[in-house]
Amino acid sequence: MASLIDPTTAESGSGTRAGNRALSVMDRVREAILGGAVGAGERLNEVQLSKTLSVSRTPVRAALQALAGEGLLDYAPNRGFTVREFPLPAIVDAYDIRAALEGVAVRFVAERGLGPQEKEIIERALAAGDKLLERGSFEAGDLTIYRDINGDFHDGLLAAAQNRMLSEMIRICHHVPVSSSRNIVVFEYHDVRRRHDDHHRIFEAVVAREPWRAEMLMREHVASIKTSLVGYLSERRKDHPGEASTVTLA
Amino acid sequence: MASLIDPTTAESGSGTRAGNRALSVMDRVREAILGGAVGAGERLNEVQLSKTLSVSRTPVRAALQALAGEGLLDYAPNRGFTVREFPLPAIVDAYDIRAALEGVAVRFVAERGLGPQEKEIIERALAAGDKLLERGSFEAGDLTIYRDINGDFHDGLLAAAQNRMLSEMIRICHHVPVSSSRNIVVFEYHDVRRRHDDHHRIFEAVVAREPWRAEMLMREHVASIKTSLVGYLSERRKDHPGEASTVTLA
DNA sequence: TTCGTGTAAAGTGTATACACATTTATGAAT
DNA sequence: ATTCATAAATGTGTATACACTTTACACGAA
Repeated sequence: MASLIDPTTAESGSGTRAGNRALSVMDRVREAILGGAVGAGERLNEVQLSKTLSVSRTPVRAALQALAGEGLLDYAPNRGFTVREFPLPAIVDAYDIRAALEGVAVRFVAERGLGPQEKEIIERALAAGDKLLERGSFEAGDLTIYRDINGDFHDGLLAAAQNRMLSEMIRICHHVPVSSSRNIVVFEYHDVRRRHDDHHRIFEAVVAREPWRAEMLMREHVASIKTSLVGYLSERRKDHPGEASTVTLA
Repeated sequence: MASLIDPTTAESGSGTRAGNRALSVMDRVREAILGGAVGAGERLNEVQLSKTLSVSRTPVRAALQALAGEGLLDYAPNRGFTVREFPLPAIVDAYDIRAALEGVAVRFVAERGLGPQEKEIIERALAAGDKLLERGSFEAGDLTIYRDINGDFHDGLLAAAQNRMLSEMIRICHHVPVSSSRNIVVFEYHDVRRRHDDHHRIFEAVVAREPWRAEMLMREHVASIKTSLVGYLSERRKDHPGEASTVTLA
């Protein structure tokens, strides 16, 4: 792991989160893990980390414990923290779990109804997607833009569910290290079009107060990512047999 | 909160978990929270806790942070830890969430198949239930026995799913403070009979490798607890309007 | 009385020293 | 050479001191 993050970025006096070095350490270490800088199974040395980040062991330990709570690290007494391993099957399963959870979330929203400003946020995301897609094809960077729109839609719905447990569990699903390095989906325009259409239908079902239809649509919507993923992976494996599986996200 | 736990039980030298006071502190505090000894929203004072438990603040902080990771505590920078509030709607929702998660778990098992000794554990739980129920009625304590059998069945299936994320999320659902104090279900013999019958069907679906049927049955099985719960609560509210809602578990 | 300000008290955040466990290295006996 | 015991070194666990933030309280002005 060596440098984790170059200490020059440390800006000694002012951590990113004021008044709490532990939290900023947490962000940096998480970043390092999700970015693949530390590698699964690797052990995190407290003194080394504290030297690298120019803080004492205390906030480092706090950060590591918090990250263990997020499920990113494992802890063993008298042996410290290690980066949790996420074998490919577990990563794939995480999509099924997220599908189930987001399904429950939209069901809740459809059951309880959507507040006016919650509704507006989601409608804005839908409109933004409509606008982006109306051109009929994608240019460079459009996919990244849609990624944000997609996030807004899902986050908006999740916020509307007003359930902390659900939010946190789904957040954990999102934090699964999607393979070793950072990578953007390879979705065609067609795929995004379909996914955006899903969004519209889900929203309609919610507004129409059809809880189970909304849940079913959302489940299928999220689970389909898994399908694309395994398809992409098995294809890629044929082409480049030995290559480490670099993976998509959505 | 006053005493949390009487310090006489502290047995200074040997914590319950050897070599790690933080873990034993964690257990005690969790126990205190789940047992209702500390009350929702209440703030946990680190120095007071450390004095009560005869340890320094360091392991106390570690324990609190870990419990925050479990979702039992809230943390605010420079303001410490408070017992998380679980309003009744959140408790009820937790059953829906657990239903969805356990549904996914059995689907996984049904998809992947059940190992021989996993199968035996579950069959043993089923047989134990059969034996307990064959008498045709319940005596005192039988319900508690069935509670364990029920736990074995669900735990066995969950273990067979071999998915850590699922296990931890379901564990969190179980750790929701079921109202303020500890309490046992008021299930009739008839209800337990039905629930045990559900178990048999779920097991059959798993063995027959029918993933979606298994999932559906499990979802309904767990969600029905919620239904009983709200029914029980609304009835009890009629009888004893002012009373604090003491709640069931399963 | 009410509001605002300043100061004291209480409580959390961090650094550091040391105790203890684990791991690795060393060396002697087989 | 291999194996086991033992000791050094590496690393985590805990206690404690102090810095900083928040909170509570008292005092004075409007």
